[in-house]
Amino acid sequence: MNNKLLYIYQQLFNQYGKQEWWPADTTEEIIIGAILTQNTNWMNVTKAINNLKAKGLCSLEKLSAAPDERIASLIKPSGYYNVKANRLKNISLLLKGWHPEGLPVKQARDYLLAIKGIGEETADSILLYAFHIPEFVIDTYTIRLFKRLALLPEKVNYSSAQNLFLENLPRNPGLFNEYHALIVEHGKTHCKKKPVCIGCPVRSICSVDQNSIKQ
DNA sequence: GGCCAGGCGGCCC
DNA sequence: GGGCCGCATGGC
Repeated sequence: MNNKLLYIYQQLFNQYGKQEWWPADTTEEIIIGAILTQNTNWMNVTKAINNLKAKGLCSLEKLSAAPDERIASLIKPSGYYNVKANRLKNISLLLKGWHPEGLPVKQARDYLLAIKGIGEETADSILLYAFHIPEFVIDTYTIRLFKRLALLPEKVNYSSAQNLFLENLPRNPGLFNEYHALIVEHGKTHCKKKPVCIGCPVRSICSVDQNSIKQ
């Protein structure tokens, strides 16, 4: 199994190359982006972040002091802007100056999960990409790909999916960072909702019935 | 025009 | 603990 997960990683890496995630300038921008990208296309998130930057509001300190309506108007392109403005405000108050390095990982993760607006994926994204703590990030792309590879069952929750990776890979933040980023790239280009199997780097080990796919 | 996007909390049972 | 719903924009 260990070899299989590493084989898949190697195939994705060979195809897509180094991803250099997270696409952001600062640690706080990563945290802000992690909220804005919830169920949202990254292109729209970029627009929202650029709006915040243009007004000098792309920091937890500034966001924590800004009115919700002002934040909402700037992040509109990212969708769910009222919900996200409220989440950003709340999170900026609780996370400005927060540093989990040195804390037990579970304690750091539980602290994040107790914050309204931070679920499991967002918590793990923040731990991994903002603070280089090796928590494997599970998202819709990950579930979709590994179900198709028959490495996850039809019914699967976040923690059981995460266990597949935690139990079969060395707990290495650099590997976790790159692996998740490669899964996202693969999900955008080949393993879409409607799969594009021509040119897929893991086609030979996939359970998707190639004959049923119109190319 | 419809589908989809790097989820989450609040319900309900 | 799982299933459903509302939240919303912009690209293709």
